[in-house]
Amino acid sequence: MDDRLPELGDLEHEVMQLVWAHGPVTAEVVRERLSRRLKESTVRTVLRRLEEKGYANHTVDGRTYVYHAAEERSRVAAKAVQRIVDWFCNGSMEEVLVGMVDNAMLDQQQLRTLADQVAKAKKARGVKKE
Amino acid sequence: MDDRLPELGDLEHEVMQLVWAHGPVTAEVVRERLSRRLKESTVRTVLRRLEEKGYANHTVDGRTYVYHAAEERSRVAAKAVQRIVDWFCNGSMEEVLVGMVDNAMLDQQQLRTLADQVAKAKKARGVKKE
DNA sequence: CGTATATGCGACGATCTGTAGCGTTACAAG
DNA sequence: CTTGTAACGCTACAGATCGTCGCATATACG
Repeated sequence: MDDRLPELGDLEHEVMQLVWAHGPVTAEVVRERLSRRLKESTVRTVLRRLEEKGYANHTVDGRTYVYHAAEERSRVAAKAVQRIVDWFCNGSMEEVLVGMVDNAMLDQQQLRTLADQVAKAKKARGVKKE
Repeated sequence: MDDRLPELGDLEHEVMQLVWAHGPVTAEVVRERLSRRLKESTVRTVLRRLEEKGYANHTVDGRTYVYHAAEERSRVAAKAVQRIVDWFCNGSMEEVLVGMVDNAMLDQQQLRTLADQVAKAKKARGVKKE
């Protein structure tokens, strides 16, 4: 439950965004949607590495590989944030949030609103889970 | 005001932690406090790179370089988090926080408490700043 | 069974990082 | 002024990543 996902390069990141955005996808689909025009083999290599790194899974449909995100985007982001917090602030999420407010990335009003939304979201999903 | 700080390697990170923890420091001091026993030149190289990357500054005292953190730890952490949020969730801090709650890294109670502490912290420092 | 197509594997160059040797410079003592 | 020494920066080098492919291979399908 504590698997540290390796970091992603720019291209890897762009590909993952596509996987998250457009449900399960094939290498071909990813290739078409990419900003840069790359060779098929390049896209497949990236997809494979993404799978090795634990960001994606694949199922086989006929002779075609269909890639799925292994974890929700928000979950991955949360883990990344957790990592930052541990690394820099010894796990003190508070210190980080203070830094954000300090940096004008966030204000208390916003924070409070977030707390409410989160509470609501949790309740909404708490029904069918846990 | 929007300078993206490059990422840090493990050693670089450990050194920065020392710089943040023990005020301005010299290469020698850093060397002594490091977990691993490294050569002076190694430490100096790391310090120099840290400066190139914008994490530290140095002043000269006699013939000795004294390194200072260029930015507060919490500020750097905040920027790192911001980066994550932009990268993965298109800037939606909310989505990330939801992910954290989902991942049991944080609960609404904690979030609310944080909002209060942050508000208090801001007020406290708002007096002498801005 | 042969052709087309989707895959994996191996590779190459560029960059980043950890780690250090070495030449250089400035200052104090002889 | 010459020289030993401390503190520096520069250059290097090996290992790990990442972006990018070319190419050998496997496998439906006609």
